[in-house]
Amino acid sequence: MDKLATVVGVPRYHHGDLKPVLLAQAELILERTGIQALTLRAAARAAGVSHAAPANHFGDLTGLLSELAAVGFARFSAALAAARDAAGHDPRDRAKAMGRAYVDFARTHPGLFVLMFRAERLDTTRPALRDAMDAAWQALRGVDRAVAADRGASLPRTAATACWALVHGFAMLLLDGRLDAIIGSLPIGEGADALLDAVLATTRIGG
Amino acid sequence: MDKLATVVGVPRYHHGDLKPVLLAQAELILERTGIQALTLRAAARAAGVSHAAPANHFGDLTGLLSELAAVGFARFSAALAAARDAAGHDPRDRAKAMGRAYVDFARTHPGLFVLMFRAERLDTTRPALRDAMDAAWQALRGVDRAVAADRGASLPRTAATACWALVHGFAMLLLDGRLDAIIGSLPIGEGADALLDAVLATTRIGG
DNA sequence: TGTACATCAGTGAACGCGCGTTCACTGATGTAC
DNA sequence: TGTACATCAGTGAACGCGCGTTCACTGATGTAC
Repeated sequence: MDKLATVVGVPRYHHGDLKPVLLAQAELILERTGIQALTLRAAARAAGVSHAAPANHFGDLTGLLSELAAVGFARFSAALAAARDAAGHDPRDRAKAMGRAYVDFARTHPGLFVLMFRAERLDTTRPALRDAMDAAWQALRGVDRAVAADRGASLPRTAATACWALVHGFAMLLLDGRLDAIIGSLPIGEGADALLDAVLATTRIGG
Repeated sequence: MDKLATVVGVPRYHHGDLKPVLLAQAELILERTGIQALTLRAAARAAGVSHAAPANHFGDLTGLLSELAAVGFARFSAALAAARDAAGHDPRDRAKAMGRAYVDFARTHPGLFVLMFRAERLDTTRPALRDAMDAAWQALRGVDRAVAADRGASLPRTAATACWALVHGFAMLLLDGRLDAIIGSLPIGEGADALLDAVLATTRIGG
């Protein structure tokens, strides 16, 4: 009954599934209009619900942003893990695949990526966000191990930090349009992917 | 007379030097409270002037932010050039010195750095900002040449992009507190500087 | 199976806030003659 | 050197806006008996 009503779209006093709907609409606003347009009222409007309703699920705007960032980190971890697992067993291949997945996530979810990494209005004491971030660091540490295995490095932490900084910086510069001129100067048909591959190929870390 | 009045602090109807004062106060607000607190009215308040006065000099908030970013880029270029010139003639030393200066600028001017690199509300068609950014790219291209000279690389553009991404990502992760755990695990007395040096030392680009 | 009742989730009006922007104004400056 | 006048820079009141938050309320749900 309830499910039917929801599916058919009959308006009901109790939405029944509002929290995920609010998160989905918030993500749409974030990606389409930017974080400055993401307010409690805007999310409520998009979900077709009164402006005071979100407070029941998120408390305040920081709560909504934090939960949304948690969703982002969960997807981010999954993307990194999937790329790693699909890359076979060579540590170098795995690290490169994760680097590509890292940048690819930033390109396909720019709003979410910036929300996740600019901690400004996030409450990292929220369990959902804390857990999701822990999982993401766990996934990233896969690079750490990969690099260490590859190099037998005495400084795996340092090498992994270098890898992280490299792909993170590339993603940020790309999102901010700072690499447009360079990408524009590449041979026709080559884009950000080609530049990233070239950057990864030209870079040797740990040796 | 006018100068005296200004120095002594006698309030005058015509401020006479309001634009730089507004920029300086805006920077203070940016670094102390964050970009979301930087409004035309807040800058006017800090400068002790009516809230409508800034419009005479900047038009709107985008204008103020763009002029402030221009100031930031000018200082940024100067810092990079100074580091390069102080580093002697070895291309590797020069590149490393510029990398350190890049991160150092981000650490000492975090608000400005983020304003400069997150284009969000900047109007890059403003001559002041456009010129300042051009000068900064010019300074950064010094790395390009340094790497090319060092490696005789066929892909200087790619190698320079890798350098840029590395230091930019390091700076961003540092500002966002993402490296705190790693820095905390370093030997006592070593901080972000040591980690950056290790990262730069462990990284070979172009080879 | 029914009934009473506590709890939960959403409503809609209201409040105060700081913002950008506009406006008529006014004091100061600089320039033409 | 003086005077008239245009222009510039800052004032302060006012406007509308969207925001977060609060509040009494109400409809729906679930649980105890």
